[in-house]
Amino acid sequence: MIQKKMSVAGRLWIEIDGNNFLGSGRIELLEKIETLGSLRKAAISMGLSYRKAYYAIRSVNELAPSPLVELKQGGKGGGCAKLTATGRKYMLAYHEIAQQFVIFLTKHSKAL
Amino acid sequence: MIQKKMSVAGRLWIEIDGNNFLGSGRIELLEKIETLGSLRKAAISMGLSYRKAYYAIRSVNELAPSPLVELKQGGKGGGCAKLTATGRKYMLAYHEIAQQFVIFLTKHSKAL
DNA sequence: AAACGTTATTCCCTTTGATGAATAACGCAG
DNA sequence: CTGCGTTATTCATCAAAGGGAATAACGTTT
Repeated sequence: MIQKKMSVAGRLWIEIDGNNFLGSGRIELLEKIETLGSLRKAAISMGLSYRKAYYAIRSVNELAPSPLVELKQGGKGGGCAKLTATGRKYMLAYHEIAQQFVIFLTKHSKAL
Repeated sequence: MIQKKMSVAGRLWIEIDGNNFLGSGRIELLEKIETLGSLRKAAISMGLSYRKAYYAIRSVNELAPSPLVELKQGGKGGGCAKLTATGRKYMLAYHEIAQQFVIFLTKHSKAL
């Protein structure tokens, strides 16, 4: 095979005041939190260390005008993590853009 | 200022067989090479170490079906670096896509 | 043959990021 | 009031990336 496979690739994220706010990894984390109801379980399910996941969520919550994830410690089950309405809103917004981005990349890959 | 400035940002590159081939940094390096005619000067002008620049060009040349940069050692001036026709071709192709990407990002930033 | 400035390559050190372990804090259930 | 599983935080360690320095190789020019 002489002809090599060439394609256009990229990464996409949302910034707030120039700081990284939401990329694909953090979005996936939000999804897992919604499904599992626990930050620890969400992290493990992604092969992520709890600490990294925790700092990610902390950063997200601090950057945003209002928190995307509500964390509770203690209580039934030891604690829990839940998406807020804001969190679901940004998740949808990101998905929308990401979908357009895939189309963009595919289109320009074919034109190479 | 309560309202924070939110925007969509991203990075774009061309892959060959899944390997990083050309991103914005390498493209800038190609431009400097065309302008300066020297890999060392190009690297320095970007605040890049010569070694990193050299490995980048080496990787680019090895991945591509034919070299993008022609390096010559010895001779008048000690040596030189020149873009090939293939190099100019890919530089233009990348610029085209990058320009569309800027439009894409701007459009979706406004929609946030 | 000597000089010159670049390409080509190796070595070591620093720095940065990531990781795992360990532990405290918390609040409901029983 | 004890147990439980989670959130919250600190610490030491390890791997990977990056940079500077040093040096060889090269071929034209003088």
